Amino acid sequence: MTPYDPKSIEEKWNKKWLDEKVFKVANDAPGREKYYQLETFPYPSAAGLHMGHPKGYTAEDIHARFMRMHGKNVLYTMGWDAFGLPTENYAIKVGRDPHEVARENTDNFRRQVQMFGFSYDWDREIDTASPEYYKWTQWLFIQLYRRGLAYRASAKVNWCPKDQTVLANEQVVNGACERCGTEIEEREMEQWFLRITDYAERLLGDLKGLDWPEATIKRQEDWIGKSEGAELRFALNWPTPWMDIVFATNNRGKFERMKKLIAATGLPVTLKMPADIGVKDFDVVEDGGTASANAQKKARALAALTDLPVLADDTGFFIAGEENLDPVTVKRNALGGVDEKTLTVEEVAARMQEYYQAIAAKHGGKADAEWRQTLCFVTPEKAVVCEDAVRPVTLTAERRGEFDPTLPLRGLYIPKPTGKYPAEETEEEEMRELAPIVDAVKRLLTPSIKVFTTRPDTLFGATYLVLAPEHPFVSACITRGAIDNLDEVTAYAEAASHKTERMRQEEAKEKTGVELKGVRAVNPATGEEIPIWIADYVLGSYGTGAIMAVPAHDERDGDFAKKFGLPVRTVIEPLFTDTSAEGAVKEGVPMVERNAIMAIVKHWSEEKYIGLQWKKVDWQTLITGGPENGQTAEEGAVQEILEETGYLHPKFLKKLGRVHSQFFHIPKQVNRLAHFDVLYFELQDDARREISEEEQGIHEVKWLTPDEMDRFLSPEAHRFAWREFLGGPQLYTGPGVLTASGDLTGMDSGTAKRKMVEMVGGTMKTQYKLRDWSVSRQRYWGVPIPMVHCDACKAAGRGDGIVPVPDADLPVVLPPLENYRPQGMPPLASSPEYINVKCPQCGADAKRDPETLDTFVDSSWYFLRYPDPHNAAAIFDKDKVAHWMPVDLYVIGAEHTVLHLLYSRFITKFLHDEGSIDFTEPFTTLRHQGLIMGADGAKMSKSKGNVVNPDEIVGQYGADATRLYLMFMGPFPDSTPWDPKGIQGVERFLKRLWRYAEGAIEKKMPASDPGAKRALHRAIKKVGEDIPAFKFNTAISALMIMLNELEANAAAPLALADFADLVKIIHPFAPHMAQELWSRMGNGTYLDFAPWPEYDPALVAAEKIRLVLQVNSRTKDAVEADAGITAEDAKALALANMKITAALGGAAPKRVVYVEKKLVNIVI
RNA sequence: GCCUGGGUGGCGGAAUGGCAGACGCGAUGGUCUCAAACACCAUUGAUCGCAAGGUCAUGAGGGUUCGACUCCCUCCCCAGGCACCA
Repeated sequence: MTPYDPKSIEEKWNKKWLDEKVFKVANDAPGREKYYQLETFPYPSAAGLHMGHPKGYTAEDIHARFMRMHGKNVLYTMGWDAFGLPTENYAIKVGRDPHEVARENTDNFRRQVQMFGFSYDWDREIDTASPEYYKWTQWLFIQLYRRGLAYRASAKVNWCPKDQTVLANEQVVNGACERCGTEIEEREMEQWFLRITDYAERLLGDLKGLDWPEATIKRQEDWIGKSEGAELRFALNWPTPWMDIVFATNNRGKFERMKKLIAATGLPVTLKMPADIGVKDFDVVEDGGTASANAQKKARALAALTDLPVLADDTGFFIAGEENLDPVTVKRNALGGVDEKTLTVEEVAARMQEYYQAIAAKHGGKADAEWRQTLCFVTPEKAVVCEDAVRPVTLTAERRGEFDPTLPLRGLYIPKPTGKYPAEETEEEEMRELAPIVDAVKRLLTPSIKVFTTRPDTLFGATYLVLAPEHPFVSACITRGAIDNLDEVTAYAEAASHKTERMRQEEAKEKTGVELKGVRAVNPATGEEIPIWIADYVLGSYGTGAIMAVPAHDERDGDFAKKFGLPVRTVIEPLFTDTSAEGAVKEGVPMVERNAIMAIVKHWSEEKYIGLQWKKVDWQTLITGGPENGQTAEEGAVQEILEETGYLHPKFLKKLGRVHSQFFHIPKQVNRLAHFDVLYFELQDDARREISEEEQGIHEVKWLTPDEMDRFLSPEAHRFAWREFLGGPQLYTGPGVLTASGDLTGMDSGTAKRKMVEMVGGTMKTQYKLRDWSVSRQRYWGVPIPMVHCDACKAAGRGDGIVPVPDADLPVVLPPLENYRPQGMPPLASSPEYINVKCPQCGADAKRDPETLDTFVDSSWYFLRYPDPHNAAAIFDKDKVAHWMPVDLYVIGAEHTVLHLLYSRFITKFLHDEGSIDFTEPFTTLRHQGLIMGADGAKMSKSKGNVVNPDEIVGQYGADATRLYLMFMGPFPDSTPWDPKGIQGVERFLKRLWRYAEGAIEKKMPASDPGAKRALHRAIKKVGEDIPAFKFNTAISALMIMLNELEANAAAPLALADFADLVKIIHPFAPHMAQELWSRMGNGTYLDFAPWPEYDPALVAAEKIRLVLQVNSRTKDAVEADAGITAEDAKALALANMKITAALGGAAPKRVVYVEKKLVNIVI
């Protein structure tokens, strides 16, 4: 046989595998179970393959080949995530078309990947930058748009000044661009967003049950960042209410009624009609819109013409099965174009009746309706202060009767709650009708601040409010100049607006803020007036942008209060729960509540205090005990001091706070919930009486300095009490028992949360940190956004003028562009041929959206394409995807714990909801690969010069050796440095294996030596267990151990039949060599479809064992023994052993421990 | 600050309650060779000892156990993540 020549062997088999399409996988393979392995498709950079790529790929290839040998039909593929910034930037640098550059990069990657011999089905190769693929990315985007999950919004976005594009939150790392490291800026821009937040709860909930690394699940949970809490309203004490409000109606009658009503409330407000402020025409009500939307439009239109706040109202109703109709539309429809003024009231009523009957008839005479009144306010700042106060009024059965087509309608309006035409209503009825509007006016005049809190139970301790500097109320204050320290507030808000979130975070150590002087809020629980501050430690983008500050029970609020001298009010007495092994609360044991005392006792002359060291349990405490019935806490404490220490003259000085503690009371065997009063005493003198023997046995009295005491006390409750005694009120953020909280005092904080919210009329609310996904990119090399902006449609009121490109016109092909460099505007915008298009909806001149999609959109669905990669008619065939999905195994770098995985899960859930797929999670099992560091232990980078080039390594050692070393370096999920010498170890192994194979194939032994066969079978077992567990390093070690043992008897190699098994278990790791040997053994088949060998349990379990003999756990000897040896015999064997008897030195064994098949330990 | 992982020879690492350091790299000595490379053999945690044998060793300290790298407590250090999210 020839010497081992990896180059020729590898080239030969790589070619055969490709040419013969050995790994082409059929969608349907009778008798073979499907197994879908997803490979992280690479971003083909100009730098070529990084060693990290083949590390993950080798692991999956080993696994894929292993699964095939276990009879699975394995879908295992490769593709290219070819769109993206680096390629574009590189193309700019070298002055070429990104299309060309990308193709070359992809070709180079393909060549490099193929030299490793990965067993992909190359017929399923995909490329996200090919129109065949991105047609469906565009299609997907349009589906999201149609479901309202893709929308345009103006938002503060992360702008990378170097790349001239927007980045998703997830792509900003430490305030810098993930790709190029440039510090990002914040810009206000109109962007496309995907509404991933709609899926927050499901994205969180479905994480349970996935076979994913814990840490990754945790990171996704943190990213979604759910917190459950409440929204509470703090009314403002506002000394300068608005005096004038414009009522957005031209109906004089309606106006007069409203004016009367408002006057009746006594509020200091004057209602004006638009005409009063010189506005004649503002009515923008259109056909078809909902009453709510129309009311808002009207109000906004009017607000644009005035500085006064605007009150809008409208009424409307809904008829089951019909579009939402506003009264204007209904009346217009009913009158059929006839001018109302030419008709009598009766005639109008008759037409309405007729129209109504028609609707009822259409629904089988059962038209059901719901009446709504809608209102909104628009302030001078154009912000909607009180929006869309829709009051649905479900009609009563009696009222429904009025819809009986046989009954005449009594008014022009479709029935209102009173069922009367306004003119017929009594004042009282009308009052009731307009009550929601009057309420809202009141609210406008006494504005309030809404806060989000997870601790509503601490409301009594809220001593001030803090608003984010960008809170709308702050700008309202500034605009109206309604506060006393206008300049100061303006300066602070101004300064904050120029800081990025990044800068704010860097300054996080020191809290800053300014009080809004002249305004105060009312704590809804205490009724107390509290100050309002603005500070940038409160984020405008989370919750309501405002918080109630509870400095006693929140660290940040505590810091802030300390710095600005704000009041701190303790409202939670801490409850500590013992979590130690013995002390933890036990399930199924009753909880006994008890009042107790804790006494701090000072020495009569020194600065020392009494601590108790318990003797039977590992406790160090203060003096504690339970007062007996009828005793006051003070009396009880005096008694405990006497009993436990013998001191006769403690002088009570003061009562400190209370602490609570729950734990398992070991002596009493019950769960104890103890409520401690903490009392402080000083001893008058050293007079002391002998303490009982019983007490002496329980604990010992220790005199400790304050420092010693702090270290001494073990239970948290005691330590807390001590620290509070020494340092005053301590910040406590945990659960506890309410104090100084009115009626809720004494309640546990958990229960109090709900009660408090109920009490002050707040609402329970869940918040998420997750934000919508910004997907617009102002760059060239990406998927064009398949949308058209049509001014004609917009002017005609057909939505916002955004029209999706019809499916038939997809893909919108990315045009070659002479100059595709970013110039502050998206490159595509500079191409008239591309940008100018006829509107697909109305045919007018329109413009294409000039932006491209974030490449994470491309990769968020690629795993759905492999099952049906060439489908030109649909994104995929449902049956094929149903067959292959979900992915059974996905190996991915640990850096992809949030972005790609979260987006893919979102898209999967969306397609599930669309009915395209029937699963909700794409990746069942996920494994992470560790990084390959440079030889210097640092991350590989060109600048450090520690990059290892796969071409060179494979060229020098061969693909098999490279694969083997990549897997042998260390545990697969760990990051390990590349050791240039290390690969020589596995190279030697392969050469030795080759030589051994030579002997085995040439000698053709009739039977294998039992020892050799045992070595083989041990390896079969270990490798078979380690591959599915991703423990490739130990699997390879097992193969080496096997070879070491086989070589000891190289003269008598394994018989061919056994050697074949050896070749099979080597095959997943070094497929080229294994296949070559297999072929040289005379096989014409491919090893991939040979069944994995089974190990013989009898062979693996040796008949002889090594029994370790110990004296006092020190090994003295190790002897061979029968595997089936009994405990008795083993012990006897040990006691008879010479080395043991010598070590015993005549001492009598106290105890002999036998561990089955392992050891005998003699204790003396 | 908080949350995850980790900390074992000169190096990568193995062992998840039972002989610590498997396997590999490196190193030292040897065989082969004119020589080198390759290959092969032997040794290789530290320490005391001629040896037999002993002692110390898995970040530090303590605990549980006949027995701890492994379980528990306290602390230190490293890596990664999160970071005013109310």
